[in-house]
Amino acid sequence: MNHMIPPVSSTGIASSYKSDCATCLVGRICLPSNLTDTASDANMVKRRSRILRGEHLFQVDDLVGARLYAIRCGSFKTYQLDSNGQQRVSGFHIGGDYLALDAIGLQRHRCSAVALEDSEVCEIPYSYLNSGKEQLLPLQQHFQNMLSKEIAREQNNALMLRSTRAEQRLSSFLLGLTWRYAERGYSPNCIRLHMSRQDIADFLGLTPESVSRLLFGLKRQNLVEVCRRTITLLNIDGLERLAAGGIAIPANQSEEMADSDAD
Amino acid sequence: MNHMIPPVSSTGIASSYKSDCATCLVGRICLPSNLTDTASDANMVKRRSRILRGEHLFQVDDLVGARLYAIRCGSFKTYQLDSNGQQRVSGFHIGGDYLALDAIGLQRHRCSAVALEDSEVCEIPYSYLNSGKEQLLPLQQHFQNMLSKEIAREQNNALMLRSTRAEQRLSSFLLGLTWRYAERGYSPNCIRLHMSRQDIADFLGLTPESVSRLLFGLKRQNLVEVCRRTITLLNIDGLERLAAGGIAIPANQSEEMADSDAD
DNA sequence: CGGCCAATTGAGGATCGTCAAAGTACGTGG
DNA sequence: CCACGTACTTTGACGATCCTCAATTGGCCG
Repeated sequence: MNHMIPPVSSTGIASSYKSDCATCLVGRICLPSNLTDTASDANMVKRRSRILRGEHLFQVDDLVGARLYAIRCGSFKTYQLDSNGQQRVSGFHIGGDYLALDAIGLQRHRCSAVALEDSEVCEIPYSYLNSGKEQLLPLQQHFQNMLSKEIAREQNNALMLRSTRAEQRLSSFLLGLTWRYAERGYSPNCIRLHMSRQDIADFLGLTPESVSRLLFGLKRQNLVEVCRRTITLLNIDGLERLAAGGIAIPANQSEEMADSDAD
Repeated sequence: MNHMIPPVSSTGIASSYKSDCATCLVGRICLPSNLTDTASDANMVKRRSRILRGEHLFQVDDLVGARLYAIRCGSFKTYQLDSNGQQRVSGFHIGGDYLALDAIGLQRHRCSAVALEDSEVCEIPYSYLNSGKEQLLPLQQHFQNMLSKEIAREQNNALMLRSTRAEQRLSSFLLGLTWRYAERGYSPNCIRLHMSRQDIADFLGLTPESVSRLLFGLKRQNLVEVCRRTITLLNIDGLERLAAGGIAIPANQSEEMADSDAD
């Protein structure tokens, strides 16, 4: 199913793993910034895989091999199905993100991961990371930091889901996604969504109809521009106020705006 | 503010750290099960602190020292305040849980932790864990598993919060808390809540009024018994069906129950 | 006993889900 | 190049759920 890219070492260039990571578009988010030549190692990335849009990288309950995945390019969604067959999306993941960090402890995948577009992942041998070699300490340290940051990210997700108003959740979602893309060098106010409205709804705990209406609501407030799956953030401050639970318009303008709510 | 318990080594018994952990009521959840004498080390637990009910263990934005906390007994809530001053509870933590695992990566606490009852925590020097000593490998491995499991737990939280119906969220909350207490040897169907209805509401993304009404609803369905802050689970299967998004009563009984809703 | 805080109960309204239908993009095949 | 089918998205009407505000009850402590 997956189209394996042969290990780079088969090309005969021993150091090409390193240079691969060095030239990687995600900008070394998945590696420590102070990585030295000795710390980097040909065994770090075992192989790369190409996953086509709609293909699964792993399925829920799959046994975790001694490998982790880092997304090189593209994007994934992770999801579970509840007892009614309803999809619950636990996250969207883009280049530089690790996948399956939640599965290390239990050795089984807790969700399924499917590519939202044609993507590439790097396989990282987890057991190798913990082999105890001293030169791997910085990598290991970085990896623990990634684990910790993943906890923080999940907590942010949970925080967002505790918003009572759906508008807050959607604003947080758009801001968070844009921010993560911006961190990787993309435009800080324009994103192309690779997931459907249904996926967004299943992530936010809403219905696709609500997502559609809420997006239109944000558009009507001149906070975003929506063109199919391309979203342009027009007023990031306003969105942040919305996400924080307030209203988008500063207080001194809110009255006149409330009166003239007709287009 | 905190009432420090002097390090056990001050008693002159060198090995008392180990025996402390061995006799700890939480049953070594925070330590690897295959812990050997050599792996255990007098430096593992730096000191213990007693935190009285209502006292803070740390505050949001506090710098993280090179220490982690493991709860020895008692319970905590972690929370943030949003821009409206509204409390958002990110989690409840009981004996055996680590605290501040989310703060390692960023070196700053992302939430405040306050004791819900008189409690004790063990301080674990994080830097020591990563000092690279070979005999610490199992501890380190265990610690990474704890990090991974914490991600999984947060994902479960987020999953619960994606339930559209508040009844599902409350059922999941009760089941999860009971399960965690049962894991530590408490009764599998009776819990004493140390948090207020407001705290529960702030954790579930609801209002205290809704929590109160929903608890009464569960009581009316004979799923739980509620006596102030003591909750007895009468029908765990039914609660699990509710939590999963179905109805509590099996299909063949639901009609007659629906008719006789007058008590 | 009185005051205080937590918890409950009630009434009313806003929000969001449900169901149904129409509109829109995209790929396929003629 | 255009017709067609499919899947996604939007729109509308209606109803259930849950929030808001307010009042009441109940427990705890001085």
